[in-house]
Amino acid sequence: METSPLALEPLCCSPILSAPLSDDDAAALAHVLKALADPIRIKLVSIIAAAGEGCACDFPKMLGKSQPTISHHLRQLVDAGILEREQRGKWAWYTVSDERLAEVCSILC
Amino acid sequence: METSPLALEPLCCSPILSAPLSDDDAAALAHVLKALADPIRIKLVSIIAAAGEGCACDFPKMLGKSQPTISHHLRQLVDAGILEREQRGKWAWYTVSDERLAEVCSILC
DNA sequence: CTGTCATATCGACAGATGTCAATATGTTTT
DNA sequence: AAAACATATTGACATCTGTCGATATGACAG
Repeated sequence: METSPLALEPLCCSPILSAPLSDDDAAALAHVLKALADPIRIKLVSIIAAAGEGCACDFPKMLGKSQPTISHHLRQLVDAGILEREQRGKWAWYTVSDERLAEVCSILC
Repeated sequence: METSPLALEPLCCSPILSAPLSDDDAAALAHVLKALADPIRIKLVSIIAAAGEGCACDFPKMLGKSQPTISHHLRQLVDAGILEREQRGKWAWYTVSDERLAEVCSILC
């Protein structure tokens, strides 16, 4: 599945609480939430957010998972627009998209 | 799995953005997010939230899913603390836990 | 350009998940 | 108590998902 659009402009307060979501919005929101809904991925996000950024090279050791597994999780988070990837030399660095998280919040609350 | 504890007192602003989550918090948060991370379940939540409450009897027709499937999804949402269930005669009525949604938001943003 | 290192992709597998038909449970009505 | 109806549970199945070893890709150093 490709990056979900969820083209929601800055919203204040709860589409979810005020009107039923369309099929498309429901699918898009489910896609983003699914990317977050895993212990390893949530920890990745919180580690990267807390540090401001994070290098892929550190995560396998930090989380006790293999390099391919970490790469797989990072990809899902990037695909969902939650992380952004930047290549620096041979290392991959990741940052959290605060906008994306805020977008999710704006839909839920 | 049973109802996740996520014993987070009213928080303002982003445990996730300020410090790595513990394993337990990550698991608890993943559990709640996983319950939300499905198109059918997101639609259930938004339908119930928009109307204030909702009767299980209406959902199979509204969502084009069988009664057991709807019942299965409702159970997951209740287990995650996102919906609350009330028996009225032979009908089951559901409401959204605004506190639970706010709790999720408070962790993400 | 060859070797080395970091990351991504592939292939395979076990376990989880969404779905429905069939059945059970529970509530109300007759 | 029996019938009728709403909901939950069970069992079965196909699909999706997390995981890792093996391998491919890409970037730098020599």
